[in-house]
Amino acid sequence: MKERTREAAGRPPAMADVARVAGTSVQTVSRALSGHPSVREKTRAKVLAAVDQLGYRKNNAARMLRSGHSRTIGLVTLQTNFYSRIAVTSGIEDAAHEAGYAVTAATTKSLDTSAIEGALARLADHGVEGVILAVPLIHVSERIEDLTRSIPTITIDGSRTDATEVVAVDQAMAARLATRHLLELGHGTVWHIAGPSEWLDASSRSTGWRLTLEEEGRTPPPELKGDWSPASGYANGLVLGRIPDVTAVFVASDEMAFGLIRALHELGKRVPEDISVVGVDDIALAEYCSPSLTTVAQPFAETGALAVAHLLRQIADADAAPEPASVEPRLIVRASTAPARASGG
Amino acid sequence: MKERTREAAGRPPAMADVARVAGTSVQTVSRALSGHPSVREKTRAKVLAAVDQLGYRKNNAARMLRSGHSRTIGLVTLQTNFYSRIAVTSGIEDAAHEAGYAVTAATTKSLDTSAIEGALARLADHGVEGVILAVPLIHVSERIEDLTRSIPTITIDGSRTDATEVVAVDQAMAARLATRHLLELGHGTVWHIAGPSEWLDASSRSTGWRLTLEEEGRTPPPELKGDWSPASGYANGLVLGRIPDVTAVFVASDEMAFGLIRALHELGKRVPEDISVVGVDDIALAEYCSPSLTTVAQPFAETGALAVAHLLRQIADADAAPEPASVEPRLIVRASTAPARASGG
DNA sequence: ACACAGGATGTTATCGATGCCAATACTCGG
DNA sequence: CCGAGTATTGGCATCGATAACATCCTGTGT
Repeated sequence: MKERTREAAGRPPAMADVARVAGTSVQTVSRALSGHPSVREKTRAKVLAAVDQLGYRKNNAARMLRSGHSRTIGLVTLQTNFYSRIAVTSGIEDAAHEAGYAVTAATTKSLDTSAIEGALARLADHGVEGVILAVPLIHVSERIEDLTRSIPTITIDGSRTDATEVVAVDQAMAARLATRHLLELGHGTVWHIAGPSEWLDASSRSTGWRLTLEEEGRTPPPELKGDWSPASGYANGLVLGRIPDVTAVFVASDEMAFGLIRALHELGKRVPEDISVVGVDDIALAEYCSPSLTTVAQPFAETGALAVAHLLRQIADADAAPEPASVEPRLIVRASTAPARASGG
Repeated sequence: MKERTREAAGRPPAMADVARVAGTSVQTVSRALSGHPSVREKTRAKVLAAVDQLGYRKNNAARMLRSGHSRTIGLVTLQTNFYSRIAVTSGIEDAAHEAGYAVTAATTKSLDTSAIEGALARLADHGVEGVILAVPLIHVSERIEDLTRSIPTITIDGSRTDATEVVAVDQAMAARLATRHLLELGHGTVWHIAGPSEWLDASSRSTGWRLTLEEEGRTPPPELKGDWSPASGYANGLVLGRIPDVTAVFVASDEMAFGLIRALHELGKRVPEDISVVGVDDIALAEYCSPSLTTVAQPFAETGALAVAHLLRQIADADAAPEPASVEPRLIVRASTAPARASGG
């Protein structure tokens, strides 16, 4: 029925085959294909013709074995469907591809040290030249230190080891933008539903929120905590909605924000008339669910691209000093925030 | 400041180093590590001890060069943030990892034949043993045929080439569940906002919808078309909301459904009182946006796992006959659908 | 005690590309 | 027209693991 006939010869052509057809040595073929300067134009043409004729493609395994360069980077992510974690990967793959690198993914189900060690080890086994860690490192084990020391590593929104460079969105700024926006609308204070404290971005937002309030001379109310899921936003909303003087909430993610809004709704509170809500991420639905959500957009694609750029720089020059980099978030005002009503008015 | 000291020796230990420490030959080490039966327990222990002591890890490039097995599979996806495309990858990575395989991702920005060829070629270059194509193949070029013939390939929700096995969610069934649900609620007919017709799952849903209506003796109304994005759902909603007798809409994705609902809202139509809406996917927010969305849940994780299982079977036995497989979707009734009001009542 | 089956281990060649060094072909100045 | 000097090119060893084949042990039956 179906025949998996590989090549006529039984196996794909090797460089030697190309050399034979082109009438040169393998060495010349190698040089011609890797753009070495001292190959005569005419020779290069002959080689390319042979390559074309045979449908030759370089064997990456052989190249890698010999040269140590796999042209592959690894990506460690937590296996969730939370929007933000997914959005960066797209930017990463894009930038990597642009630079001629492939991306091998290793997802972990938990944030256990051992799970992350496992993911790193798997990537190392597959010969990646560098790794992008898009998970928060709760606890940096010795083994992780070892692995990140032996392979160039970039952490996104994470804590750093002494061998790890960090690329991050300025989450404190995100929190500041959101909190200030609400204060400027005249709200007396701003409540906060944070993400899990193991996540550095969650705790940065939390700190940013707290500091902004303090700068403005307000006492931060107690912080609530979610797990990024809409359900956890909802659960927190059932609590928050019962506290009389809550008029403004900054939520650490859009998905939680919509969960919150639904809970408030069920408790008879209107958004934004009674309570204003700001999220973070600017997911695709932020504009289209009701009410459309005021949120802080994160430049996910740029973050990914920046991480790749830094990683490649570090792969190219292992001694390059780590330079923390960050990108700026942006407030997008929509319909979930409104001026505070004059109290008692 | 930071020293990228690799190993003390200057380079990672090789199998020969292990053999030296264990006092055996490399071959025995190889056998011990790949679970070959005829290795004495005592010898295996010595080898494992040496491995442990040296922190040895197999060099995948070398193994691959010699044996042709990279223990890596490739995944081609379209670079979008549309929920469904993302959700399967998580199932794929999980199942692959379970089986000891790594996943290398190649995203394409467009569905051009050449873009897909490029993605496949990149994966082939990196020595993947098989490929999962999670993009619709609009036009199967000769080159794609070649590539899929030389590498085991599974297509998810896509059209098949003569060398490609297909794993799919039964999209016709999804459409049937949604449409029938609406008809059972007493709606005279059901409108449909479809996804891009290049996507096989979109057109399967469209056909399923049309057939169900015809089976029930209704004439299908004209079909509207979106591009999976919330914005396109919104745009279609602005049209649909102006047609007087529309009371039920089946939308090909949740994100478009929420766009539709927002447009209807703005036109003064209430969901579900005036118009019932059913989506597809069951995204995390489906339950938490207002109104919570009646939708057809797709078993994304299983789909991914199934694709991997089939692919590995095919890798193991290249002559195994392709067996199309499909998994069943499930209707989840929430608050966006309601019984039709007695017309004129 | 001897030969033999079969398990356990060692040897050698090999996968395909590339770094290093040697060898050849070509250029130009004198 | 020749030699120095450079532009091209080729030969060989090599990366690390494994397949195939060879060898060396055990234990066992008669």
